Amino acid sequence: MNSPTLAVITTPVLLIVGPTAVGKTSLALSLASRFDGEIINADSRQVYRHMDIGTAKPSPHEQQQAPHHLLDILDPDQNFDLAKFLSLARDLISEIQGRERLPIVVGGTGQYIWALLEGWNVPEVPPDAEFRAAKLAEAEQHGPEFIYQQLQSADPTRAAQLDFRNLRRVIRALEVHHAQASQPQTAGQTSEGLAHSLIIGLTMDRTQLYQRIDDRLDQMMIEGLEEEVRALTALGYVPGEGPLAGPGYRELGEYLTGIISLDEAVQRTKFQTHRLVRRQYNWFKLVDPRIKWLAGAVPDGVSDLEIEAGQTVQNFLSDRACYGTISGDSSQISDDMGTR
RNA sequence: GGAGGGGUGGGUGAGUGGUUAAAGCCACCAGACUGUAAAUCUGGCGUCCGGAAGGGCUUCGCAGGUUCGAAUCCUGCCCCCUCCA
Repeated sequence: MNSPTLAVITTPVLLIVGPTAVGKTSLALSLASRFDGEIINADSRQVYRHMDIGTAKPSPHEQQQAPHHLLDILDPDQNFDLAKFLSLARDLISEIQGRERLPIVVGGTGQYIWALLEGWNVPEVPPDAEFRAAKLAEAEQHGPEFIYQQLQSADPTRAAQLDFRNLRRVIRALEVHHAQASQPQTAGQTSEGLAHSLIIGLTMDRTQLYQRIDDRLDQMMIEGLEEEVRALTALGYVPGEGPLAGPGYRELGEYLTGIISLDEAVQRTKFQTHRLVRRQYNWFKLVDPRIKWLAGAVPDGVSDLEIEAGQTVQNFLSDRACYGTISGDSSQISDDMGTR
């Protein structure tokens, strides 16, 4: 199936993280072409078709510069979540490594990134729409405390981790408990994470970033964001629901139904995107030693990047990639190799 | 020139004698997060001291006044808006 001398013992994965609009896409493209990489999207909204402008999805032209994955895989009324991301991304990483190419995970969805990296073991309880609707109705009747109390008696450990007002989380915890009453939901990290990875974080002065966001939205409007939302509506998707609850889609939807003016919609979208940035920095902390932060705009077409004093991406990759030099236990990886 | 309306914290906007450092919303800052995560939720947000409880100081156009007490009442001044000339 595979020759032992070609077995990949350790292969690196590159991750590019950071807030929206810092320039992750263009850095990813440079690195992909420099290091023979394939890009895996880790953005919860770019997975959707018909949502191109508003999600700042890489353009067709950009997508031609390197293989891209997890883009345009679903329609906006289909559900995408952490579990799906993990299973797809994990498979893709293996495949790409199998081709002896470099997987480059790029995205601003912190939960996805860390789950992948740390090997989170999410409870295998799929969403249950009926259950959720029922609990939501209960909460409306009796208030959030009522639901929270149910969780307190069902799974006190989990309850202690949640704010009683965060209905969505409380209901999910109950849902999990409901489905697997025998074993309470507990955080686990038993799956394999990414052992040999380099996380590059892109950051920028906050004020400057907000300015970039505002400018980029103005540009999106010129490029036809309003039309994009209209088209989505025409296809039967509802702004404000599902992935269309994100910045731009929700606000423009309110504009199209006459609730707010266009100017208002644009301004609100800018502000909402600023908020998004703040939340993203909660996942990607500047003090996190795992992330190699690069400040400011990274020039296009870099041939190599200095990650920290004396270390470059090139060094990192050659240090970690040990093709066929060690003959240890590589059974798991060999399986993946077989798929190529 | 005349008749009205109005000036409140970064913005908007409540508040018409004490329980008001002044609601709510926005902006901004910080945080939580293990199957919706660009979502959901929480805290902070005049200023100084304090770990905190709490305390001090300065705020509601400006200047005076009434009152035990004023963003709130009175007087004058400045500015803005609408309408009539």
